[in-house]
Amino acid sequence: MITKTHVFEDTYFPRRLRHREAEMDFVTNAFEPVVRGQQADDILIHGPQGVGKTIFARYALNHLTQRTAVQHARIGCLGKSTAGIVRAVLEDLPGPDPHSTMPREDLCLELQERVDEPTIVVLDEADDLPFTHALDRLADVDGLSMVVVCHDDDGWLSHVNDSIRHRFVGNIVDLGTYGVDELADILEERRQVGLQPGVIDEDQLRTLADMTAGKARRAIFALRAAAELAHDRRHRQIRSEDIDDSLDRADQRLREEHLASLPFHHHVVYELVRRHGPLAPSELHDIYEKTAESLYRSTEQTPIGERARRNKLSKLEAYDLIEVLGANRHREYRVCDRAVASDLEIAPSAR
DNA sequence: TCTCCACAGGAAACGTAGGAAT
DNA sequence: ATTCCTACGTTTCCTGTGGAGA
Repeated sequence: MITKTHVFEDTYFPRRLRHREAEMDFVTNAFEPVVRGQQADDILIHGPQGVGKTIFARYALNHLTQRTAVQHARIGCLGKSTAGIVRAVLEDLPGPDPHSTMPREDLCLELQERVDEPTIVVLDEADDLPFTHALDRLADVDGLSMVVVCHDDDGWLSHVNDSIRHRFVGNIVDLGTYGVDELADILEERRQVGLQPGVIDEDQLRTLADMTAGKARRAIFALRAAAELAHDRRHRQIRSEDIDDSLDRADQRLREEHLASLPFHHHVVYELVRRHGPLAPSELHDIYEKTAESLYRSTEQTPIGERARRNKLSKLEAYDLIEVLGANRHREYRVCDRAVASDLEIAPSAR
């Protein structure tokens, strides 16, 4: 039923970016100075999860590089320190990569030397960027323009200093959720490229678009899931029950991808919450300490302390893998989907 | 109203891995 | 081979918040 799996993956780059024409025109204008050999305006792109911010930024950059040769870098900022971000930019620009222990100051000087023409740096997943010094360091580089991609523009701007905020005033692109018709249109394109003809009709695509509340990524994952379910159930076409069940499978796949991208300690904490939750913080720490020895036996890692575990929990919550119920002393951690399990080997933990 | 307690999260100190310099 | 230096993850210490109970 599915003829091209990659069409439904995050890495797929569609030939046309639909229903973002006004936003793309705005960004094209902001990039216009580069065509004349000048520094482009900085841009802040924001919108909820799964509305296509990353692909929009990629598309905008691609559109520009087709018109004119421009030095550019595109980096994911999630979890990176100031030095890590500056290093990633250097690695993406032409020239030799910096060595892994190059001091932060040297990295910044190297970047200032390397940027000798208008350069655009896309900073994806930049929500935590204001908590590093990377923005100031990048702003110090003449000719370097920043394209920041984040979820919440107000929150982001409230955490940066005045001079950085000033650079983005009037250059904010709001990527909202799609309307049902718009999203159905996007799904139709994926259907044409990735599915056998005739397995899903227009009304069903609209239903999927409606179910996923305008979130393109979720809708595309759901379309794939519906096709997989229909195939598993030996249906010749996608039926309404396949559509009904597609969202759970799509969400499960999204969460599995998030979990797989995290390191070992996160998996341990997640698995404890999954196996024993809902858990109060003190219960979680209790189980962790009682079972740490067996949990870590098969690895070279060593158990971590409470404070570090809290950081792992925050990350798991940000990745929509666990949720926090209640507040203060009534807090409880619970996994969002019990069916999403770590694929790392983590020993069973007796309570 | 006051004190105690549970909890989150910021800041600085610390330990370690790994590359560069000698 | 050894020493030095740096980044990065973790630990330690601390503050702020808010509910429970006297």
